[in-house]
Amino acid sequence: MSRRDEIIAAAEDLLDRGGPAGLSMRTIAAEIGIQAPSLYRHFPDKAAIEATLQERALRSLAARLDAAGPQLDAIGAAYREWALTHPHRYALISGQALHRDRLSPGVEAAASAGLQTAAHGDQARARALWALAHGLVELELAGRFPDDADVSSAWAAGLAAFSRVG
Amino acid sequence: MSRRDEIIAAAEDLLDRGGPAGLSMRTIAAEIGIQAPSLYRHFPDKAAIEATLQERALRSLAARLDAAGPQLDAIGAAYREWALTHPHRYALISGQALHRDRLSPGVEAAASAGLQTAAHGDQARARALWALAHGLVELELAGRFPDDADVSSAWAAGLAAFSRVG
DNA sequence: GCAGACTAGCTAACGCTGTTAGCGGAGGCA
DNA sequence: TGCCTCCGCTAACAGCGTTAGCTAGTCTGC
Repeated sequence: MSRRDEIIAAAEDLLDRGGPAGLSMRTIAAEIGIQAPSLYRHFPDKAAIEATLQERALRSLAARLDAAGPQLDAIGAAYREWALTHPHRYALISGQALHRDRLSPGVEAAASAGLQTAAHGDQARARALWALAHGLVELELAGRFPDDADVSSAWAAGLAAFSRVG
Repeated sequence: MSRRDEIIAAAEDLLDRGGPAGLSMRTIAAEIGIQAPSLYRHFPDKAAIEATLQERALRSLAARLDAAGPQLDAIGAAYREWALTHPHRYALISGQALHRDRLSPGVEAAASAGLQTAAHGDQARARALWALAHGLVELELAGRFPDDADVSSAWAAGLAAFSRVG
C-alpha cells in the first residue's frame, strides 16, 4: 500500500466518521502519523485529495446502481440505500462540492447512467428522474422532511410517476 | 435603518456577489466600515447572521411561489426562476447549510407549501414533487447537466410525470 | 450638573484552516 | 565519494470565527 493510498484511506475513514468538516490536512496527516505539510509531497493540494475521494465515491455508487439491474424501483432503492449508507460520501459528491475538472472523464456520468437507462432513452425524463433521486436523498440527509415522515412512500410516489409510459 | 438591518443588508449584498464563501465576518464588517468583532454587539455569532439571511430567502421564495398561483407548471417555473435569479441565496437555504433551529417556526414549511398544495393533498407525492424541484435546481446550479442540456425540457418532463392523476 | 450605567466601537490575541519556504536525512547510482 | 531525488520535518503566513478587555459617547437618575 503506497503512501498515497494510505493517505486516501485515512481521509476516507475520517470523512465517514466526521463528515467533510472533519476532513482537514492536519487531521489526515495525524491519522497516519505525519505532519500536514508532508501531504503536499503526495498531493498538490487538498482539492486533489477530495477529488480522489469523490472519484472513489462516484465509482462505488455507479457499481451499486449497476448491480441493481434495469428495474426502476430497484435502481431507486439502490440509490437511496447507497446514500444512506455513506451519507458523508454523498455530501462530498453533491452540489457545488464536486471538483468536476479533476475527475477522470466519464466517472461523473457513470454514476447517473443507471438512472438514464431506466428512463428508456428519453433524455429529459432521465434528467428529471436523476433530479428526483438526488432531491429525495438530499432532503432526507439534510433532515428536511419531518421526523415522522414516510420517506419510502415519497420515493414510491416519485418513482410511480415516472414508471407510467409518457 | 438600524445597524442590525445595515449588517444584514451588507451581508445579503456580499452573498449575492460572492456566494457563501465570500461571506466572512471581516468582509461584512468592512462593508459597513467597522471591525469584525463589533458585529458581535448585534449578533451572537455568524450563524445568527446566516439564519437571518436564510429566513429572508425562504420568505422571498415562498412569496414568489404564492404569487404563481395554483397551477403546477407555474409553480415549477416560479421555483426555478427564483433559484436562478438568486443562486447564492438558494445555496444558502439548501442542504445541510440550513440553521433549522434558528428559523422562525413555519418559515421553512412555507417555502415548500406551494408545491405541497399542487400535489392535491397527497403528502408522499408532494414530497416527491418538492424533491424533484429541489434536485433540478441543485443540479442546474451546480452545472451537473451538460452545457448544451435543455433543462427546460427536463422540468417539463418531470412536471408532466406528476401532473397525471395518480 | 454630575455620577453611574449602558452601548458600541476599538485593538490584540487565540486556535483553527490551507499552504509555502527551507532544512535535513536516507537511499540509489555513477 | 559525491550527487541527486525523495520524503519527512519545523517555522511561518494569511485568512477564518471568536473572545477579552479597553474606551469614548450617550442616556438616565438624583
